[in-house]
Amino acid sequence: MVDDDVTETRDGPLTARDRFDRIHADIRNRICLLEYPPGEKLSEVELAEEFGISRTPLRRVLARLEDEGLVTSVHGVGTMVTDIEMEELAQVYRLRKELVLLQTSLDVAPPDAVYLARVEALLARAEALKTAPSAKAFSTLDRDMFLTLLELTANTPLRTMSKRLYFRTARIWLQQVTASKIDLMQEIEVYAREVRDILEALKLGDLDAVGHMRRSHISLSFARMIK
Amino acid sequence: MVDDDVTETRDGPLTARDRFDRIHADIRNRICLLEYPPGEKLSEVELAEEFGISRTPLRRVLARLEDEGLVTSVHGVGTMVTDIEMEELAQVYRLRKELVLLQTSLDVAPPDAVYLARVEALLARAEALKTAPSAKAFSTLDRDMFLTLLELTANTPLRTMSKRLYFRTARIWLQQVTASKIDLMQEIEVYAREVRDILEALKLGDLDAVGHMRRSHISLSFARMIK
DNA sequence: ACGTCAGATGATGTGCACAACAGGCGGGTG
DNA sequence: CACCCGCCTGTTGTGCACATCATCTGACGT
Repeated sequence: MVDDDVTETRDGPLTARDRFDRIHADIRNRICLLEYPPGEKLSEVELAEEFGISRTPLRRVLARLEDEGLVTSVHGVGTMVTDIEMEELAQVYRLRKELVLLQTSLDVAPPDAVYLARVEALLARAEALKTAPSAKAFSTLDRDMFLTLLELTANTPLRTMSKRLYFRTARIWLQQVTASKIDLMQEIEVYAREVRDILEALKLGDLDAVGHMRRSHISLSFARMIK
Repeated sequence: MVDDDVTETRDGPLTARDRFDRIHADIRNRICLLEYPPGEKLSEVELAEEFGISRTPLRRVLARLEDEGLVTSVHGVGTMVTDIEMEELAQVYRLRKELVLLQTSLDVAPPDAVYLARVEALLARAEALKTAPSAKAFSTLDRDMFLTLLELTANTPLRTMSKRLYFRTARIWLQQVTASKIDLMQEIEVYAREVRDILEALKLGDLDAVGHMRRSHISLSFARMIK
């Protein structure tokens, strides 16, 4: 599991910002893993009780999720998990196709042995999925893979924006799988092959190849999804 | 003046979201125009009084500004306008250089006569600056030019991210000018020439040329800034 | 039977008082 | 004189009560 952008447990007591980031990532993961499917109504009081805080700080989390396009709040109605229009989904994918090239060409930090070992571990998880297929485990793996590859660039703004775009549409693929519109086993096969190819290119230091492989994978993945 | 992302005055009464966007854009402009220079302490109570609201909704605005990297809030200390590290500034510019190419190649909407007339008006403002140089007016013109050219792409996520990046660093250039590290007249001359070239390319329908001209302008502008 | 409207209900948005925290000031002490 | 500790002040963070809004319900009138 990749630590994401949540600050790890530090020595001192948890500050307000730590709680905020933790709860934000938590709810975001629930949305991306479809525990809160599109249209689900999120109750501020219930979530506040669950996290042991008041509505005030929780509303700040929901406000950020709204900025990120994951929920929408309507006065007097409620806070609902957003659905994604077909056109916007296509726009996000077209943009992500371009950004992955930048992730391996802009301010790149060459991978070291430790990094390669981490990617090998991810490959092992991909291989393991073949014998024990699980849509959620696949989704989690894809997220970790994405965050790991994002470390290749040292460009902070590029990292931030790529993350936002990724989490904006990550749940759609999972939704299509659960609706049986995508063959899970086939996707896992393709994915494992892609991870293997990426690892190979990383070992050779050919980051440009990594970018173009990811680009084509995103393109094909999108094509299979809307099929 | 370009309307920006603030919803215009609609028929009904102002909703909460309208107030929020209005105040957000207002404070953001003050920061970008250096009315609140880096390091300035923003008082929540004072701002709340000025806008005639309570601290609660104002804090939501400040939270968003903090997400966008324009301010930082520290518990018990205050909310200060951020300064920009040299390294981060360079990262933003490197990324923006790539994004401007996408703005004229991804989901582009060909400009019509009305659009061309608006760019002509912008060119007129640039020419007018030659006889009445003003750093703030120049800064405002650059913002309007940026937002106008951003309309060339219909890709909403690309628009959103480009905006965030632009407003993240827009004040730095103005800061360098007021510190007399940049020659204002020379910048205005260069800028007017660039707008003229862009307008020419737009009339010819050569959007690719527009992108590359903007890219080189950003590159040169950054080089002059850090000189 | 059907349309209408007042009231109930539950949600988000707002205002306000207090808690938590950091920094500055000043007196006490070795 | 230097250092330390406690108080004071100003700021952000939190909890809570209320305002505002949209939706549903059901009684009423036609």
